[in-house]
Amino acid sequence: MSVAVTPSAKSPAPRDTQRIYSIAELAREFAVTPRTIRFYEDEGLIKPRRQGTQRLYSAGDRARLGWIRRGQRLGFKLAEIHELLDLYQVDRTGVQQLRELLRRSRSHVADLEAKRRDLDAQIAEFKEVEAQVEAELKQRGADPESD
Amino acid sequence: MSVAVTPSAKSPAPRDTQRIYSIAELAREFAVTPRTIRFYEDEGLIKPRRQGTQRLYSAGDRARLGWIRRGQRLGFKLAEIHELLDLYQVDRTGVQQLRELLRRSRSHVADLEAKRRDLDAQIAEFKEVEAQVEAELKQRGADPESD
DNA sequence: GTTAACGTTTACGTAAACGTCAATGTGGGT
DNA sequence: ACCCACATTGACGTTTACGTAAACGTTAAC
Repeated sequence: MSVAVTPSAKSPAPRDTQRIYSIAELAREFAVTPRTIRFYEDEGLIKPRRQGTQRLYSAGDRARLGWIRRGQRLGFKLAEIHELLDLYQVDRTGVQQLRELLRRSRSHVADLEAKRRDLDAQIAEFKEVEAQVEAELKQRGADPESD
Repeated sequence: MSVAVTPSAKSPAPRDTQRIYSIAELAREFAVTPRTIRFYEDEGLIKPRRQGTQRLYSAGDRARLGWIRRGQRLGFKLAEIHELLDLYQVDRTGVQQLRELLRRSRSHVADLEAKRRDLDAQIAEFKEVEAQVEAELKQRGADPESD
């Protein structure tokens, strides 16, 4: 099978595959500090190349960083994100390992779908609030769209 | 207008509206410890009645607790949840206040919808993993559904 | 040649959200 | 009268995810 080993939502322009990034550059792009990126490395989430003492980030590293950040936005702990990222790396040769991967993936998807139910419920509630407030403003002859 | 002041996703059986709950009872129901519930109170998120020194929780308190927990599952900080809960309580008499409420509500909904995009993207990725692993197992003549 | 902008490691500090005692009170059953 | 389950208020400890400062090296600009 041999699938992409590095996660990527939408391949980030195939010709930038060779680019390398400095820590400050990635920090800016993902709105974090260099400290944060080094911290992720301490936790084993990314392993950039080194040129002497300096870190050099590949397109793959960049993708992992994006993935980590998205995981965080979804409320996962770094340890959980670590495990999830590992799912892309695990040995897929044995049938038992494939089954285990399938099991974990399904379990995670179930988590995510539960989260989506929570999310949709909150969205519905606040849309309801909006509708009521808009109606009330209209009824008072005020334009809901002006500040 | 005068809408329900207490949030509730699906009114929790209208005749249990009078029930009162002990801290341990709510702790069990929401899978937290009493300590956690007291902590929420310290943070001003719930204000149960007291019978002497003991806390008595109403159906409204229970609903708030559920709301808090859902907010946490969605990755919001308690301080944010506090603000959001306040949106149900704020004075809706003035037009300016209605506008402000509308603004905040829309902003929050935008947050939630961004989160849903992240969520859907991750779900899609893992479903893709599942599909690939299932295909690989089938091709090897193994049943993906057996353990 | 020094200032500036970037990089490094080491180490201590911090905010959030509780956990974990300890000491104490209270109400019900036997 | 005694035990047990449950309640209370402090107060200190813990985990996670970094922030912040110190002390230092490297490259480029002026």
